[in-house]
Amino acid sequence: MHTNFLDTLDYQIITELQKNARIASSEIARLLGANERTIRKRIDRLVDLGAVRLTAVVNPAYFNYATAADIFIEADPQLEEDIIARLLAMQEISYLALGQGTKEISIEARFKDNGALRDFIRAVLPSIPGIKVTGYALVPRILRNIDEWMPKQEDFGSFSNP
Amino acid sequence: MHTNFLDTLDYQIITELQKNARIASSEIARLLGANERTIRKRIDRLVDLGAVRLTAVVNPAYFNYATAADIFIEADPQLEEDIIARLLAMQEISYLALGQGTKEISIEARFKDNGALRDFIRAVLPSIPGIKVTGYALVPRILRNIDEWMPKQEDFGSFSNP
DNA sequence: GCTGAAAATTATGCATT
DNA sequence: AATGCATAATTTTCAGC
Repeated sequence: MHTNFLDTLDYQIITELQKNARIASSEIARLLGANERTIRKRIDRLVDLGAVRLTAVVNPAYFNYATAADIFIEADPQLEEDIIARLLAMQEISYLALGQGTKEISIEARFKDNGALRDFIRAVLPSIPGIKVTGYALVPRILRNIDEWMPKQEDFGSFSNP
Repeated sequence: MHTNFLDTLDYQIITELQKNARIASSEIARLLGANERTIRKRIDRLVDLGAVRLTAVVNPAYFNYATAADIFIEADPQLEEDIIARLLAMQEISYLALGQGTKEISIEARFKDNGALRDFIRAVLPSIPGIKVTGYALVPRILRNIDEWMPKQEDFGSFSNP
């Protein structure tokens, strides 16, 4: 649990960086009416604290990955480590999360066409020992992505704005 | 379908930007043995083409969002638009994807504690007319995130490296 | 599409409040 | 923790290859 000493300014900075991570600190300063040095120090702090990561998010559609599947898996606890390692080695898998007991695994995988996707669910996954696919959904249209997520404003300590 | 004219250099640039989106173009140039101007033009092109987005990804754990749930929903087709709008308005929802017929909806939602999570699944979601939760998994540990995904090397046209 | 050189802008280190 | 200032580095502009 962190003592949260971030404030509205940090929130606004993150909002700008979310739009464009390479925006000049001085431009953020201009936009927010703050000092350039302050902005730069805040950005460094946000990154050092691990509050945000400044990164490049690849657009799968541009590379002709036209479809995706969200899949629930049940893993044999005895083979669990091996299963996770094998899944993490797969380039198709864009997201992998473990459930409470780690028996449940939730993944997202990306494919160029429905053929590849179906093959993955019907052949590739079942070929891994100890795996059971308990449910899945083909999700060709993603409306909100994880990298767009923001905490609530109130998660940033104090506020000058109403 | 794009004619893919990106090459290894673009792949390497994306790899660097993924580690740090604010790295100086001249430093990438140094690392990759290329010209600074070339790097900057490539970055601009990658962004203009929509191949990558340079952004700030917030770390939910830092803001005390300790747990998440991946949820499958079935939506009444007649109320579909309203349902999607209501879901997209929720700050908790970090990911929302539609299935083939859009009847299936797949979401991820984030919470500060399991109580809030359970309340969301047991009370908040069911209170929306036309929604049925068909499956869910609590996923406190995310091992790979969508923003870390990369296409295969061969998705970048030509290659100078073996 | 890549690179060079000068001008403009931005980032950094140090010091002050 | 925020800012001013001097210096270093980077980005931009305009050009030629």
